[in-house]
Amino acid sequence: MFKLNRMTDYAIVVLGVLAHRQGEFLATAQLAALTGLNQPTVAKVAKTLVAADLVDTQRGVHGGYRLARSVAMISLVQIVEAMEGPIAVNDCVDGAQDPCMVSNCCFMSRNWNRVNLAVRNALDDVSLEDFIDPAQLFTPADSERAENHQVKKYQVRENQVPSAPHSDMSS
Amino acid sequence: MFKLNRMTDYAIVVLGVLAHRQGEFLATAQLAALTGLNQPTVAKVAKTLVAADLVDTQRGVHGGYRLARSVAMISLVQIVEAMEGPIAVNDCVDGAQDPCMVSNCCFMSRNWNRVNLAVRNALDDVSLEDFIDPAQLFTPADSERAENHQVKKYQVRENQVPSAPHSDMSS
DNA sequence: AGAAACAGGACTAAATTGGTCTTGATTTTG
DNA sequence: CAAAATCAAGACCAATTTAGTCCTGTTTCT
Repeated sequence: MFKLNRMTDYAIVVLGVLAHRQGEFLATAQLAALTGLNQPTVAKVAKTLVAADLVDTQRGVHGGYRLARSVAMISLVQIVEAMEGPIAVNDCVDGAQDPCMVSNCCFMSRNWNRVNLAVRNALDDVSLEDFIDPAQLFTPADSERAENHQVKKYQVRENQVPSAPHSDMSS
Repeated sequence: MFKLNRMTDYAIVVLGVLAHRQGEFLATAQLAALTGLNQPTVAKVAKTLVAADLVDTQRGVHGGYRLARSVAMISLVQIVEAMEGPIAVNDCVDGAQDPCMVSNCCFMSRNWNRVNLAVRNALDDVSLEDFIDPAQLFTPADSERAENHQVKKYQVRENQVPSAPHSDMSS
């Protein structure tokens, strides 16, 4: 255990696709097709990423989402904190959402902060760049081909919802 | 987020008390009194700690639990893995309980393993010794006094169960 | 034999997370 | 300007996970 949420995985997948089309605005429907995720789920993830300033958004007919900055400038800790809130291994740590108020917590909190910082640094050490497969970086000219052949490439895990419209994505 | 389970907190509290009485077997009822936790909860935690060889147990009338080794030899990662299973930030990591089988996961898994190892090392860097307040280390002679005055010292958080028999522990 | 304690696991309730949907705002296009 | 496409915000329900309790059996001591 000590596992990241599924939504965080989704976020990385979505950001990965956006990275491959850097500069373009991709609509949630496109992102859904490219990732194999359901559109409402993509929408939810994308909104969260906007709130954290990791992606830019544009409304209207040709709207969608694109990375707010280069892949090297987006670290894993930013993605995780965008999706799950501040890293806090427990409530005794500085920045915890519902801070611990118990007497001897302050004594322990030095250690918890130490642990927390180390965990945070570990996540900060990895960037989105590390997570995208260089073999899949397309030039804009490749975009159409990519749309036909790279579909579902970044599928993370099966969506067990029986009514899911894409049940053939297990490759 | 990215938080440890409550049970893990409890485990640290229980181990902390055991550390203060190193060598003695303490029954779950005693541990419950000393920690402010409910006895059944202590029992559950203790059983898990036994399974992980962090504590020794003895049945029968004067039975109970005691640390299996010195506080310096018990690291936080051992406690966490005892309570929550192997550290695995996601299913792409070696040792994950339900390993990821998706195509490009293997590409990403190098990075996930790197992150995972760093997190694990962070937890390995802290020992139980770091978590016990030296000011509260009692000699056996102090035990009785401790029992009277140090009750609930290690309470981690309020037990929101309305029927909980100890609702006055918020100091 | 009886009392005190742990062992193992089933079970329920609470909390969290995941996923969908609805209503409204914004932008482009005809 | 009207219509279509898209995102925004948040409510909502279902699924999963976690927490906490309890029961039945075994071990150990007196």
